[in-house]
Amino acid sequence: MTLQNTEIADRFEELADLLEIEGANPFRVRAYRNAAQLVRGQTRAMADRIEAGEDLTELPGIGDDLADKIAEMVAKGDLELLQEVRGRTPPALVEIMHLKGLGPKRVKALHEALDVDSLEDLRQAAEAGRIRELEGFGEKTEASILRHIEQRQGEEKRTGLARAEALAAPLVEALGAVEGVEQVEIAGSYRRCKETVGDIDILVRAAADSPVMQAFVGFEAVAEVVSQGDTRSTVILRSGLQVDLRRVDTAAFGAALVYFTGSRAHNIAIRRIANGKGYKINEYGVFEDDERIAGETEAGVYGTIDLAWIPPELRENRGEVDAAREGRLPELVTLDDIRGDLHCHTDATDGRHGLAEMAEAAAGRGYDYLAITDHSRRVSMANGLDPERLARQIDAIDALNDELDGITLLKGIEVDILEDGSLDLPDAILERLDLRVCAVHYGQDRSREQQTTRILKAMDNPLFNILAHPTGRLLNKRGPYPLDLQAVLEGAAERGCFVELNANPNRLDLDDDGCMQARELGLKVPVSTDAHQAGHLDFMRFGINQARRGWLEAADVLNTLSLKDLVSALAR
DNA sequence: GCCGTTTTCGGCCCGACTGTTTTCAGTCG
Repeated sequence: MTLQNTEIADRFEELADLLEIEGANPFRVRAYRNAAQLVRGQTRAMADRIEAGEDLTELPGIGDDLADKIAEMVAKGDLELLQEVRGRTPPALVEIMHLKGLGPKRVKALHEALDVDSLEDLRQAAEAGRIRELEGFGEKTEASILRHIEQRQGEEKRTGLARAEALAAPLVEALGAVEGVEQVEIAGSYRRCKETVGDIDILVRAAADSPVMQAFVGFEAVAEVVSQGDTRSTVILRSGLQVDLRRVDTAAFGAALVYFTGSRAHNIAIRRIANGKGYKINEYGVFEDDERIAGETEAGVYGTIDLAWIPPELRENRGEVDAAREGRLPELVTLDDIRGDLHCHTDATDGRHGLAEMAEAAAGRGYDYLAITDHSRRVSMANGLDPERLARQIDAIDALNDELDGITLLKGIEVDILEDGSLDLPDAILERLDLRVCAVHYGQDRSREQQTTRILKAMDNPLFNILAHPTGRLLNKRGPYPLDLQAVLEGAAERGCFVELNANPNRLDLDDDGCMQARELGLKVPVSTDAHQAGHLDFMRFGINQARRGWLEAADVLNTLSLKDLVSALAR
């Protein structure tokens, strides 16, 4: 049993968390965290690299020890050190440490002084008022712990699309290779490209005598078989993700794909139309009386009720059915429409690669331009740029542009919007840039009014071009800060500035609703990766997924413009 | 635990904020 990259990364992360609670050398902890991040970001499986005889220590941050540990996980599917650490430090403490306001030191104190080994222990200790008695804790901390436990329990556990993709890909590949399988498609919210998915629904087109079900439940990443039948099985992967597999005949494949892609609201809407025409739609086809009149393809199913085929990203019953009937479905933006990226970092701040490497990576993706937007000084932890360092970077970009062919680096900054709505760097240096991406990183706990006012005030500065990750949310980690997004979008439209769709799969901020709001205002949306290393430029596709869910066409996306048109669009 | 060559040890991003204190530890980003 070998582990996938995601699973290797998960184990390194858990190890880092547990060691941190134990008070291990913080740099050792960081080494494990770095390794987790690195492995998670690799497109090729560690197992493949090892099989090919590659030297893993050539990866940055991987030395002999970590290479051995990766090899151990690939070979044995397990990591002895992690088992050892779990034996002496309860794994549930990791969950506790992820509560806001609790870090390794406090978790250790809670564990040692109050025997807290689980969230439930913690809740009881807080309710009994025992936490406030501890040194370094007080009433406010105790109340905040209780509040965060409750918030957490209300949350539905969903998996980010990027992670779901990484977990599903090997399964899809394996199923495709099974005898008798003609086609494999992932349906459900995954196919609709929702930012997170609850589970994964896979459809295979195969004859009844295909051994696909046995292959599915026997897949190496399966931890538990929940149910197994001839046409449907459900398993839980080791990662905790639930996967349903359905086997469908060719004649019903399109109907099943529509049915299992959903959304539920979309399906109800199209079934209602079918009823009006005297038809019945189910997962086996479109039926007139008992005769199947469509079912093999999706287009055929939609066609029977006089609808154009609807892209899965739109199937949310948000107007797509009417649009399909009236022939005014949007021509959704695609990755090929993108001409450049307007937000990325370099090793001058918290990125991994230098200007030249980023330029090369962008050129390799066929882009015409890439904006370099490192952090400003306020973000000290990322080694943000002060005016002097930014001036040096400006000169370096000018020099590099003279050498580059086919790609232009734009001089930019991700400048912090300070608490009072001013920008973190003086206008004199900001004026020398091609564009300014402006962001809130600190002071996210302001009221809705304060936060909205702060951002609108920042936009009053004519040097303000693009608001980065507008709500600050981190999927599954942190909700959006309170903000009147409609007012911010209107403010941007009035002033000639823009609001970003951050394509990082943990952000995807704007969300799909925000994109729709922007589109109604005629406000072009920049889709930007916020890349912190060259490979992150590939996050673009997650941003495009989200933009498509928000009904955006190429003309609605700022970075589909040519360099010349982009420059005029940015001018205020 | 990784890295580098003024290396085989000693450094590795650090300032703001919160809640706890009454000068600061812990957490966050």
